[in-house]
Amino acid sequence: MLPLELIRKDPDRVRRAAELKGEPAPIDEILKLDKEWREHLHKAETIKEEQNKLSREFAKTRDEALKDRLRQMADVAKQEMAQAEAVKRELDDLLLRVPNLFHESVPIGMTEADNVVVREWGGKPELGFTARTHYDLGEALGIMDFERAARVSGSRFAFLVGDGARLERALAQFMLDVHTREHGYKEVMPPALVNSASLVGTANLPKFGADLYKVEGQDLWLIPTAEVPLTNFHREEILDGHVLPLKYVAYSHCFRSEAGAAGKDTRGFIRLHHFSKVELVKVTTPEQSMEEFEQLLADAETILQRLGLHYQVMLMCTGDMGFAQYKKYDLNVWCPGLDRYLEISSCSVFNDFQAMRANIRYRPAPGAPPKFTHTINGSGVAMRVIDPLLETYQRSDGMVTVPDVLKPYMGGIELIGAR
RNA sequence: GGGGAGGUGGCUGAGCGGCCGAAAGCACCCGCCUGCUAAGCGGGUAGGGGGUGUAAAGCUCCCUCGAGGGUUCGAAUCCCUCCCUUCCCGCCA
Repeated sequence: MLPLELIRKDPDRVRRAAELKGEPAPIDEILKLDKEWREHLHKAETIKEEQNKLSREFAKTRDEALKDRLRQMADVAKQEMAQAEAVKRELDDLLLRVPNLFHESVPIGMTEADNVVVREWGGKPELGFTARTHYDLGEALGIMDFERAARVSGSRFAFLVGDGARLERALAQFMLDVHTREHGYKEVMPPALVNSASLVGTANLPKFGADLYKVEGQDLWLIPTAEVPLTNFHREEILDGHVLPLKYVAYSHCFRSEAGAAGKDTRGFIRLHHFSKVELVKVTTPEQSMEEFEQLLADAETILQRLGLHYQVMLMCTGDMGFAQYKKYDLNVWCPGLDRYLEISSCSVFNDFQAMRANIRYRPAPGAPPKFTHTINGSGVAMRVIDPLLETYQRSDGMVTVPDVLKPYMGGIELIGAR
């Protein structure tokens, strides 16, 4: 969330940023409630001060008349405080609904048409035959099963079977190895269920609860991404400045209701209710965050490069970047069969927006007052990289070559579909 | 799930209803002393919020001893509910 102080001082800046993001921001209401809150608080505190003084006096004098007066003061103070708290609760809830500002390098725009391709790697592969989609290939090879998944679970679910399942395991292993051994991330196996405070911390709540699966009757939710448990790993902590930046990587399953996506991407291994990915999260100082963000993006790109997949780096415009992000890149990988780019990773920097919500702080130097950290995350990468992978490495006979970097993880298999 | 013990500052750990935002130790910071290192001496260091201040500093007040309620003029301390940790038993991959 944004500091209340900033909204007080420069409401127009916040309002403008929200508008450019296409997000409503209840600024006027916040300013009004802020004033009300402080009035009640001030009144309560003034009475409290007097009451505390007189109460100390009473301890000495035991004057019964004073006791009556004190009782009345306590009542009034309690009332004022209760009102202040009620207003503050309303205020806090509104504050959680104000979108983040954005970095000056973010292009202004409302739709994805205003996003900017900042670079490309590789080129579209020349297959020399008509490319098939990953779901055609996957079903024909018996490594993807959507029909049975629909029966067992419903639409937007998939089975990976045989070498398909093996491929997912190989990819996870490969990515984790690269990030832990070469990029310095610490591997984490996080819980897949988290409480609502954690979801507020990463800004999934209170606004986006409809996108999440909730456990009935309990304060537990299925994670939509490992970003949630990883970022909240240090919630309510004050870290030593010298441990920053902290870098975590987790392979996890992710669950999304896809409430707003009716009819979109219903075919294939694309927009599932349950999928998995490798997630990168960094906790940094404000000074480090933009550089660490670019590095995290590069770390994700490494994976795609080693897999030999053509991709572009897309800088998201204000209207397409989301509520909480300060700056965001998507990595879009070319899928010859689908004949389009598919988002395989999304990397974002949040400034202190999440850290304020999750109350993640650090002490810049011994004895110095704590400051909010910055947080960064990105997929490194999503397991649906399987789609461009199958489509890129397919052969005219319908079999799929295993990319070199995955061979050590595939138990000697070089060709999916052979025999 | 049943029973016991416990949650206090960056950490360890004391705490009588008012003299407690809190002893002591560790750690850290500043200074002094000592020809290195170590030791010694003195001082300092919780978080959040309001007001004042152009701002930093400062001053001042309020709140916070797991969370939320209650009793009381006054609660870390007494009562209730919840959460978490830990031990024993049960169940379990």
